[in-house]
Amino acid sequence: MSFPERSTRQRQILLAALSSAGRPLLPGELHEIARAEVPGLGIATVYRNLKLLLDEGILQAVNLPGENVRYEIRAQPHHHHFQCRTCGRVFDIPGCPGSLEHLAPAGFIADGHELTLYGRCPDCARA
Amino acid sequence: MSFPERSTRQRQILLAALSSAGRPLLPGELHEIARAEVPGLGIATVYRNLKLLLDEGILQAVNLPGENVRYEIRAQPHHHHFQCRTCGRVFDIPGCPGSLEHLAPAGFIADGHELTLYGRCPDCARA
DNA sequence: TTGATAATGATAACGCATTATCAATTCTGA
DNA sequence: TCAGAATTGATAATGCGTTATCATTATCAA
Repeated sequence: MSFPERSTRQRQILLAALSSAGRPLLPGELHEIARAEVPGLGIATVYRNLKLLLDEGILQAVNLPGENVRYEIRAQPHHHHFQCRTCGRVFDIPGCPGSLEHLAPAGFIADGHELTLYGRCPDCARA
Repeated sequence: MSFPERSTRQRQILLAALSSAGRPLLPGELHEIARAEVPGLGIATVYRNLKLLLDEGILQAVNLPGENVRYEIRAQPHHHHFQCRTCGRVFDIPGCPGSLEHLAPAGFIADGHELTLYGRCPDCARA
């Protein structure tokens, strides 16, 4: 919740890109998308703002197996993700199958879970 | 399936450690465990044998969200994992909740999933 | 036992994502 | 409009997991 925050063109575009993407983005993906609006935008600025927005609670980190951290607008409280095996992009899955904690073997106390689906996104399913 | 494979003490111990651990191990964990038997064992040897055993299909890689790759003996065809929030260790969960692919939104074609449970392992639940 | 060679250990090197540095630029309140 | 401070861009530096290098050692078929 650091406050001396200025509204720079770069910051606006980064947030807008994350917002309109509607899916978790890698720093590199975000950089590329934002570059379309602000050609000179540097990768360091992407990381700086990502961290800043994360600290403010505006963004949340998304970790998938074997993948680098992605970031998305904090919206739905608990949901899962779908990764396309073809293009590698990650999408939100609205909803949760519910309690999966009962799968824990005896002696284990489960209090949470992460689920990732794999397959083809609409774009890649068509092709 | 490279064959000129010799039975070295190091290789024996590494396989034995993975086998008796009964859970996925990080290269570093494996190194530490194996060191107990072969004090001079180097980390490079751990990585070399991990890759070799993986190529031979004796081991399989285990990727969890935000974690480095772990390795375990290839046994159960499809199962999931439990990570302890306290000690960080990863354990196998026998069984699978079944098809979760139906959660995919319209337009998406899901053909697989990964599931990780979080909580406390028996050791840490006791403490 | 021996010779050919695979394997090892120590460590330098690498790849890659992320962060620090710093001069130049841009905001913003006064 | 202006000064002070935050922000940016370019890039060097960092951290860390993994791999390459190479001299030495161990394995194993003959």
